[in-house]
Amino acid sequence: MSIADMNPPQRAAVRYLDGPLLVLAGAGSGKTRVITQKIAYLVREGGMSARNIAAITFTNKAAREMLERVGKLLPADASRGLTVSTFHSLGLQILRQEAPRVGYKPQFSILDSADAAKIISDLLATTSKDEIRRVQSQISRWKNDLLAPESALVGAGNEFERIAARIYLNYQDTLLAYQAMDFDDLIRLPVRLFETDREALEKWQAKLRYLLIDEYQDTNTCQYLLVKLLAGVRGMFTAVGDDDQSIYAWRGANVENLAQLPRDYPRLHVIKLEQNYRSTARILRAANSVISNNPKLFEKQLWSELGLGEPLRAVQCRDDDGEAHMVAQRLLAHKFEHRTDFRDYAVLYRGNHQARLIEQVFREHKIPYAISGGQSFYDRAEIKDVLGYLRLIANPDDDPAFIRAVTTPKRGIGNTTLEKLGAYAGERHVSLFTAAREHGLQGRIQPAQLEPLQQFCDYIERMGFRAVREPAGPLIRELLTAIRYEQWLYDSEEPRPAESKWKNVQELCGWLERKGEADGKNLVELTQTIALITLLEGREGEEAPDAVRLSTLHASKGLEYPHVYLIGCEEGILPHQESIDTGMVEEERRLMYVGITRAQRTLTLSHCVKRKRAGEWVFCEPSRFIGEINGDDIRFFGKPGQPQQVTRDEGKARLANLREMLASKRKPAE
DNA sequence: GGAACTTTCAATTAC
DNA sequence: TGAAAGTTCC
Repeated sequence: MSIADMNPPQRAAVRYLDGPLLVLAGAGSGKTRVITQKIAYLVREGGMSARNIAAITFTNKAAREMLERVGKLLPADASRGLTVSTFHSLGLQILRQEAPRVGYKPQFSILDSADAAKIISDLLATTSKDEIRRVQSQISRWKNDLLAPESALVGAGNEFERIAARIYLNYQDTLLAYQAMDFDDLIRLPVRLFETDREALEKWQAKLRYLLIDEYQDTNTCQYLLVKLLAGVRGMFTAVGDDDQSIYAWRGANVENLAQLPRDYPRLHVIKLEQNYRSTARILRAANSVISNNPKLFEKQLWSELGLGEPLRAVQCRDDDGEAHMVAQRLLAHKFEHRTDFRDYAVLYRGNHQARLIEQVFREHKIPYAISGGQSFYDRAEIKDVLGYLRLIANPDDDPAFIRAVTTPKRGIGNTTLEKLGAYAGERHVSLFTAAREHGLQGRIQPAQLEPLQQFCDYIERMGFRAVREPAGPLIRELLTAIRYEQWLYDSEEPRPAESKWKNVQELCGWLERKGEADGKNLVELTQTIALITLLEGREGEEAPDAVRLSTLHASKGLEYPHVYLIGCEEGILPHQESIDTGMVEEERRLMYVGITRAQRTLTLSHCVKRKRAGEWVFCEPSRFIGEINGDDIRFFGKPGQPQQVTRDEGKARLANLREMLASKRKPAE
């Protein structure tokens, strides 16, 4: 695929270098192609060095895919130094060099949302998950609007905001004491730096001379400002977006940023991409008819030349278990009939928990699957254990990491000792690690606890010294041996979970080792990077295994699959109850739109009559979005009078039947 | 101090 | 239904 093979607007978007450019790109209209081609064009025709170009995406997955595609267009030496990353990784890249200018040391830690929630819950002195979440998202909103704690306190309009603002103040102090940043800081701090430090701004403007921003409709105020600051008055950038696919308002994303762009850059050139290369006309029509229920920001009409295609299917299932079996059964039948690969299928859903039943049923029937999105890998205790050590080695002031590492594996230091240490550290205004090394501690902690504590600190300190000098891989393996982690796993667990946990740890080690070698990064840098990654990627260039993709709707954005099952199309799930209650149905509709437009050839929507929720049966209504699809383009299964409703037992029986047929390679008797 | 037991409560979405 | 927090016991 070269520029000559592109359609006229795509080509125009690639070649336009006269100033700021906005590309309004409908779903499947080849926007990734435009970005990758444009990078190659900038280098080949624009006389620009790859190290002066930055492409910004929203997920690591998208970044990786983009880098791979650029690699096919440009020789390795021409693409060297190219920045392709998420906003957060770009912020990290900037802060690694500029940390001292914003009050941090270069080895700062990055806290994930769970760590941040823990700090907030300690400050709030509450256990209510809901309360913690509300405060956490309020703080995040303030940060994204670049509001300092003091200003938040002054501007607080009600009791909740006053409480949240006070927590915000303490929270920031705590982060600074830990020398830790949260995700929002990774973008907020560079913006604050660039707003106040002319020299730093000019340095980075000189480095990043051309910016390409993907999924522009999902930028929040802070990200918008970062782009604006880096682009400067020259405004050399290409922003690509689709207002109909804006699904991150809850994270502060502001579709208005799309509308704001022409105001900020009067010279802005706008190009629309309206030809869809992905889906059949029926799928596209369904998507258009759903989204037409939303008000429009920009007028555009998507069309496709890929033929009418099959009607969509809406399947009613007896319950969530039946739904999982229905998907498995239909998928296997379809695969058998059409001789497709497992990788041609995706199951999409609103919430991560919905994947659980699908996983269970797929495992039962030996359907290979791969889950993308979600944070399950990092939620695992064994991964957090190891990362705790790595974070502490990189940054001894990281108290949460200290607590995790010093108590795992158990070394005779428990809550009582930690409380004493914490009290002492509080009096002295130092981190737990520093406190543990001070002589003043001797009278307050028993020698039996003091001794292992100091041994632990000595060890961490020695490793910290080596972490910036030696390759990461061998160092981590040495660490695991030293703390006898494998043995500890087997001592405290049944053999089976212990084995799988150790396997996960090995996987993490392997990833760190490969990444360290490939990018020449030391342990400190790797530890910072890993906080931003949701799933371990396989080896570079290695082919992905043939598996059905399981993904949330959010994580599926930008991806496409020949055959898609969109499960849980019910009121309360899609649209989500919270969104219905808070008048955010339009965003849910866009989410539905994103889901529909992932499909290339067939799309199956399912909903249940009832489902189990926290152990209780709940009755469900089909989603209003199913009703918004043209009747001509959709077939219903399992509605009263039609015999297609799949129950658990029927589903199981059909599956058994199918497996038999597959095994014996007979043709299905339907 | 730490393992083993009992009770409680909760499930948007993600860098 | 299942994980996380609280409680008891050695």
